[in-house]
Amino acid sequence: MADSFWYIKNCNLFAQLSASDIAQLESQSRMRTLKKGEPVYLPHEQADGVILVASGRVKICHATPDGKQSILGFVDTGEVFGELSLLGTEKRDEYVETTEKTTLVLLPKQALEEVIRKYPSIVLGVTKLIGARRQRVEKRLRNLLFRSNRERVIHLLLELCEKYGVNSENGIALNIRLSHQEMACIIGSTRETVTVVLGQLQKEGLLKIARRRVIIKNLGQLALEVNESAPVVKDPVVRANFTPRLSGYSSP
Amino acid sequence: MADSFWYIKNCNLFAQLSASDIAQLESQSRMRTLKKGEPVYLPHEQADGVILVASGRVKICHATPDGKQSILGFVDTGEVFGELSLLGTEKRDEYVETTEKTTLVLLPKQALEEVIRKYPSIVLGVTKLIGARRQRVEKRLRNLLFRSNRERVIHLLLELCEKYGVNSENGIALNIRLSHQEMACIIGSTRETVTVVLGQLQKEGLLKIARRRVIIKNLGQLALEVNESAPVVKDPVVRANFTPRLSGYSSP
DNA sequence: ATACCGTTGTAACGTGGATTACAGCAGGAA
DNA sequence: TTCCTGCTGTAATCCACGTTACAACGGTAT
Repeated sequence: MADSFWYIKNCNLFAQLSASDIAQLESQSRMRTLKKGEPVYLPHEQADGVILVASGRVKICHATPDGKQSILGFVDTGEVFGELSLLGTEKRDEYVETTEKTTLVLLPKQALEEVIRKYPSIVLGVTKLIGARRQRVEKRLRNLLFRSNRERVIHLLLELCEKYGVNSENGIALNIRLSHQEMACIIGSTRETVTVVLGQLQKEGLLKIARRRVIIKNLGQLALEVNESAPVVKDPVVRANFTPRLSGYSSP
Repeated sequence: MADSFWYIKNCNLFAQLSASDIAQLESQSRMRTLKKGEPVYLPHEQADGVILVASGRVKICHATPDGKQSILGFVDTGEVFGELSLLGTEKRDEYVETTEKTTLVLLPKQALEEVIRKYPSIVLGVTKLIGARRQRVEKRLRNLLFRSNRERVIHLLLELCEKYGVNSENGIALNIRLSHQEMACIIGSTRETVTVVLGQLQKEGLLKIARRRVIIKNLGQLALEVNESAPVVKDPVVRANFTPRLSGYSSP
């Protein structure tokens, strides 16, 4: 039943742990599976630990007093969130909810501190994680200040490309489904405006949307328009059980 | 000549170092004094080390391609910046300039790594610093998305209050001089709009501006308007060399 | 199939705030 | 002192975008 053992093992933050130490950590963790759209925790609810997304995806949100939701980011399978709780007790004012069926593993702060005592270099991993996310937020801030809505949408697309872009025959497919409303929540705009801008970009042949899936046709042009360099995009990974039948060998 | 010794000693990140270790670090550091408004480094210039503000103040900036400047934050006497360089080589795309006559101590990455090997707990301090700044940026982001210019200005004032506010007889004095242009650069607005909003707030009796100095008269009202809790403000500190003459003793 | 609900597309309208333009002011330099 | 330069205040104009309203579509549940 200890599925969470494997989930922890696959999180690269804990790659260096011995099997028995993982088991030890696992024994103190709790696992939960939530359906799409369920809250993980609410604002002011103190989750004193780090949460690992074993499968699925969650979004980190914040609601303004007048009811507008903003989305600070997504956390995908294999990633963790709530890592700032390791730094001491800070009231968090965001909430988290699943964007699809999701399994979570809650790693209590105290159990992690034990692990860190044994593997101090984990602190460095955590620091890098926090630093990387800080850079992301700073970049987001810069890309929103002074920018028109069209520019904001383009910046968002470029950002999504980095994390979710996959080369395909028609262009770059974004491996995440977002409603216009959600995009608006990320860039601080409205649903209608996002619809219009995406329509324009589509008409200009820069991208194509099919069944809530964005395909970017001309990444260079998009990047050029906001004076960014085009992000590097992953190539599609041939899954092990999908290896070509005719040849036993494939180029690496 | 080793003034930087004292500057390093006074930076609480290094409080735990022995005198000889400080001296060792100091011997590998370089000190520079810049006039007001001088650049510390430019975008894409790789400063591979952490910089300590020994005296004065710098601002972390970013310029959009169309020439608009945004200000990401200030770093004051006794604080450091560039700490993300410890996490590996990332191209930085911001630049830093002094806002007044400022003395800096450059602590090379390699020298710091030496110190960290000896005092591993410094990593925790660095992590906390990075985490705290990440939280600040996230808060900034939330306070700008979906907010009107009036709200943005108010959020800015509250934020400044936390760091620079000092109780005085007339209200809370902000211990930093900012031009309207600079405020606009922080909240992503224009100089004219900031002027108008500050004028309104002043007319409403919420604050007063005298010689580029902001005095907040009604912090509670301001905080209420944006649904924030009022920040805690420092009381004025009686400087050591200003202790009363009549008594040789002063309370700690 | 049918009903339903969340999502998308579009268009008219009003407005907050950027833009542009100037005039008065204060502080530093000569 | 006088000049000069950077900051502040104000007002007119214009437009991007939020708001409001509604229609059509598509996926999911019954």
